[in-house]
Amino acid sequence: MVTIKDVAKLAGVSPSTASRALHDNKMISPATKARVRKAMEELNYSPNFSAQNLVKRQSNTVAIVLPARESPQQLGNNPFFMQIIQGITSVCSQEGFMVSLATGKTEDELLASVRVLMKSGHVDNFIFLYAKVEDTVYQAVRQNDEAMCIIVGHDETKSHERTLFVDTDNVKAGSDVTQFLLERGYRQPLYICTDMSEIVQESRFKGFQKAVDSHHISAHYLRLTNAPSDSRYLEEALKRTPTIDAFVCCDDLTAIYVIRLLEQLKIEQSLGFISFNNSLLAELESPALTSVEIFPYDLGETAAKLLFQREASKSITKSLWIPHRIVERESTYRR
Amino acid sequence: MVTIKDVAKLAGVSPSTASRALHDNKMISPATKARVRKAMEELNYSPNFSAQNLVKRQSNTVAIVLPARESPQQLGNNPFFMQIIQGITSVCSQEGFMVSLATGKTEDELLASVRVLMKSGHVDNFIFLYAKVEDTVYQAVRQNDEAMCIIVGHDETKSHERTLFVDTDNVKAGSDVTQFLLERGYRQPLYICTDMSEIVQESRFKGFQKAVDSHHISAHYLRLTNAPSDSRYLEEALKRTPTIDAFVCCDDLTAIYVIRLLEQLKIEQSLGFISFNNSLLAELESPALTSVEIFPYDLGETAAKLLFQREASKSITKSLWIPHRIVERESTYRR
DNA sequence: TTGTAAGCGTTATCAG
DNA sequence: CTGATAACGCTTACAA
Repeated sequence: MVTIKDVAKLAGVSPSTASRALHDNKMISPATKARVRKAMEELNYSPNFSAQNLVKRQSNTVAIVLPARESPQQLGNNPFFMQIIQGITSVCSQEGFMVSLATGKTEDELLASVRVLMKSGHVDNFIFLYAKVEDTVYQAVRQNDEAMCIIVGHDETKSHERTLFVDTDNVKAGSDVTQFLLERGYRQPLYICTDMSEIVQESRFKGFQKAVDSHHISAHYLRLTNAPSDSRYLEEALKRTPTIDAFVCCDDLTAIYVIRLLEQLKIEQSLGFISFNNSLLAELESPALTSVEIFPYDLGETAAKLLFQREASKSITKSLWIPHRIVERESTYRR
Repeated sequence: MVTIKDVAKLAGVSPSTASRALHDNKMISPATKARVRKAMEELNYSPNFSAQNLVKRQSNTVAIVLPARESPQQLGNNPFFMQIIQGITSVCSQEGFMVSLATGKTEDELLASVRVLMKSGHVDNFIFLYAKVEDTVYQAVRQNDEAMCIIVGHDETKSHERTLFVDTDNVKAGSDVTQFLLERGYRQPLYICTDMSEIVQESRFKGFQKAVDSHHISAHYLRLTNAPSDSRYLEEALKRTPTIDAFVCCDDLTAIYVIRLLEQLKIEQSLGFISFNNSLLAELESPALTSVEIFPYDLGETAAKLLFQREASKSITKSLWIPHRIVERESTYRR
């Protein structure tokens, strides 16, 4: 192991000078700096992470908090998480930060995992990959007033000086897709959700309402619970409002589910489908689904950048929206 | 921040004794140990990770190396990775290890990311989530003879004292699914792959061959490249061997692709499908696909355990197989 | 069984 | 601009 002392010796300076060269300190002559830098090259030196962290009393580590495996969020969106993580990792490794992970089967396990990180690791940067009201994990982290939290998602109830949000503008997305359908000639869309208590689904519905309102169309929604009765509810909804000719589904998975239900019900008429997340599922379904790309990689990158940017400029951006884009496919080719 | 000195003071002992109590050192009386432990509780003490790592000259960190985003592996199997990662994280956090991540768009970027970890972080445990021959990243890690490498996958060319493998027994899986088809009454299966240079696909084909051989049936395979010509090749293959009544596809994604091609070709006869990975895709396709569950979470857990177990028992397991299971669905309900 | 003291690699303070 | 020195929190000979 080559230390800063070795570098100093080779360059003929003291360790403190070597350290200054390492950190581009202004109080150092260009000449010696160059000399030290060359020595570092030659010895292939790199500073010891633990030693730095010890003396600076910080961890240079950010923990990514994944939703508990048991939570409903986990289900469809897996690839999604992977991409967010990659976005985060990419900017963190540029900044010389380590990325750590916290997971758990239950919320309790997750909490334990986070506690370990907070204690022994002095991790004081957290990026939550979910937003949940009354989240004990978030509350535990927030006990530490120093900790910086970025939440990928949105939640009005979590206001704190050192908590920021990055998210898709789901209200706008909901409005955009509805607008899109109406422009394509569809007349009466129906919003399909699985759980309105999820902020994402609720926001998308709000957007749906807004768009539909502005066209003086009434806003209907149907909640599907993955129970056998779903089929009947869907049938009834279609009977009740026979003008329904398109669906706005809260995510790709749900859209596919509706398509299967319609197959079961032998409803053959061509209805429009639009959904969210633009996962592989959407592309592969037949008919391929028009879906909203939400750029999870960007979401991750931006979340991580927020962590560092905070130092640079004191801009107090509490919430950042990542733009989305509708990817048009067969399911909205009006026949 | 509460340090070991605070604990020592409260317990009325020296820091070294406190340290001994922390580590269950045998050279300490039960009485004092208890006293120290109580002090730790009271102060809610937890050791400083950086300080420990500094003095012990190790990192207590394992890095998960994801495949480069550009590589073909990334494509279908996303959810899969997430689950492996969760398995790894779960055992690592139990062991007090930190989990770090290395990613990159290209292999070069990934290499850079890994280099950073190796240098400043002294990470000396790596879990690769892919196996690739002539992998510059693996080679870079192997420069360090101390580093422990676990590879989730299989690769004969990477023999090293401190490199171990965890994988599904893909040859057996290939054989099992083929056997399964034949038992269901299918007569002539065709193996579909996308790239035989991928070890996974090749192994599965080997198993396919084995099973088919033992029934005195000839082994055919077809390679699809996601090009427009695929459709023609498939048609020709079916013409050439009109007895083909089932497909063994190298993964769920490929199976779905074949189904779409057949739809295009207007081939309506009911053919059998079996594929691998049992991703959400398999469950949602219509007809739902019979697929091989490979238990990615277990794969991850086992990979991580191998890292620690090595200390405990000196068993020189170079390769570990995680059992798989066929999940039967509509696509193999012989009509 | 316990305490003392040195040192892990780095940085910050202060004196030159 | 540069160098000595003292920390950071912890472990581990070595002494008692």
